[in-house]
Order: sequence, then structure tokens, then C-alpha cells
Amino acid sequence: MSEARFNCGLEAVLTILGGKWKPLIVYHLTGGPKRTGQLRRLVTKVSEKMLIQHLKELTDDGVIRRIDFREVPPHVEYELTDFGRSLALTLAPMCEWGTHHDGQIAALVCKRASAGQA
Amino acid sequence: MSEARFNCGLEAVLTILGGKWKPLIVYHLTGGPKRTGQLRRLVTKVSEKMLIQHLKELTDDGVIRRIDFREVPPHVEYELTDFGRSLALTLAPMCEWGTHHDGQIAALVCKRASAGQA
DNA sequence: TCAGGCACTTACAAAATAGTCAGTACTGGA
DNA sequence: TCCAGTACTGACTATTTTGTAAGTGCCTGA
Repeated sequence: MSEARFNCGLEAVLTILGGKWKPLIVYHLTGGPKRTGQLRRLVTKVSEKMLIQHLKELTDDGVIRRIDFREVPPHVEYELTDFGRSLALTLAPMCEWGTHHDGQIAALVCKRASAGQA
Repeated sequence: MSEARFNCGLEAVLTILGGKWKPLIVYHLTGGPKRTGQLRRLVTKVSEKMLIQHLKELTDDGVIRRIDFREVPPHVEYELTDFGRSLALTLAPMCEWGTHHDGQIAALVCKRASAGQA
């Protein structure tokens, strides 16, 4: 055991951010704590099931923290831990790059779609 | 159509880097062009099939370029395009973060494994 | 009263991803 | 001659991940 080391830091990151929606969830939490429903609306296209599943995994991994207000119509919030916050910082350059190349990437998606059709 | 826009740059990036090995492949190519076999050895654990499949997708997306030396025992190399190189830069902070938290993350992986067993 | 929201859970189906194994056409070395 | 290596391709299977749809218990507002 303990030979679970990575030959590249990236591999390590992917271990905890490997999930279709996880990077998005973490990113949206940089704006402060959010309720489950808020996240569902922010990360459009994620199903409720996946959101909650990923939220649970991120919590288990210590990236985010679940705060239960113990109110009767349930009120729960999620926020980044320090660990998660430092991870979220590494996401910023990617996000910027993506925003910058937005159009190019959208074009790629179209190209793929038509290639798939053909 | 053309409403294929993203509400976050991250979404755009994930469109082209969404694939278990793609970030690793891109990252390893920052060190210069590599042959298929070299990459297979660098990205340990990737199967030949997946490597080639991802390589093809990255090529189609304009992130990398395939150079065929047209020699008889096949000789092919892959290198980053300018587009790919700029993308690879955004990976660096993540990689660093991963390297830094390497131990913590390895521990998480163990914890997950034992949780799965129980 | 009744719909709707909250934060989930469960069962199940579909799709994406991954892996194994064989085969191609060719060369170079033992 | 036979084996290994090069860069692939394709068939087939397995695993993982994701999605859909329904249900739970409780409360609030119309």
C-alpha cells in the first residue's frame, strides 16, 4: 500500500475533480456558500441526482463543507473548505482561457455535432 | 442553433478536456513533441486504444497536431498547436497544486477504497 | 385543500468510457 | 525464420458514469 502516488500533480487533481460537474460546482462555490437549489440553478443541465452525488463526494474529500441549518423545511448550504478554496484558485486560469476562446470552442462543438451526424 | 455558448469558461474547457486522459496527454506534450509509444509510456495506465482515441479527438479539436514522417516502420509524432500550448499553460497551476497536496490526496484515495470495501 | 418548494433517496435504464484481444503492413535483429 | 516493435483499426465486453422518474416528509402561500 501507499504506492498510491502520482507521477504528475495533475493526476492527483483529477482524482478529486474527476466528475462531469465537479469543477463547475467548485467554481460556483467560489462566490460564497450556496444552497442546493441555488447550485442546481447555477450549474444548469446537471440533474438533481448528480448534483447531490457530487456534492457528497466533494464533502467526503474535504473540498467542501455541508452546513445543515436543521430547519424544518430543510435548509442546507455548501461552502468551500480552505483546501477547496486553494483548489478553486487553480481553476481560475482555465476559466479565463475558456471565456477567451469561447467562440472557437463553440465552433468545435458544432463541428463535432455535424461530424457525428455525417 | 449557435446557442452553444457556455455560462462559464470552465464549461468550455471541459468540452475539450473532458476525457480521463486528455489533460495528462496535453500536459506531457508541453515537454515537446512525442511519439505515440513515448506517450503510452509516460501516461502509465492508459491503454493503447484510449490513447489513440484521445489523440485523435485532440487533433480534431485543434489542440495537438499529428506529424507523420511517412517512414516505413511507422513514425508519427504529436505536438501541441499554439491553441493547445495556451491551454496547457492553464494546467500548470493545477499540476503544481496537485504535486503540493500529493500526500493528502493519496490518503483520500485510500480512504475511499476502504469505504468502498466496507 | 392543493400545488410547489426544500433536500434528499431509490430503482432502473441509457450512455459514455474503458479494456482485452486479434489483426494489418512493414522492418530490423537474433 | 521468428519475434518484436511501429502506429493503428475493429469487434466485443465490462465497468463506470450519468440521466430519468418516482417517492419521502415537512412547510408555505394561494
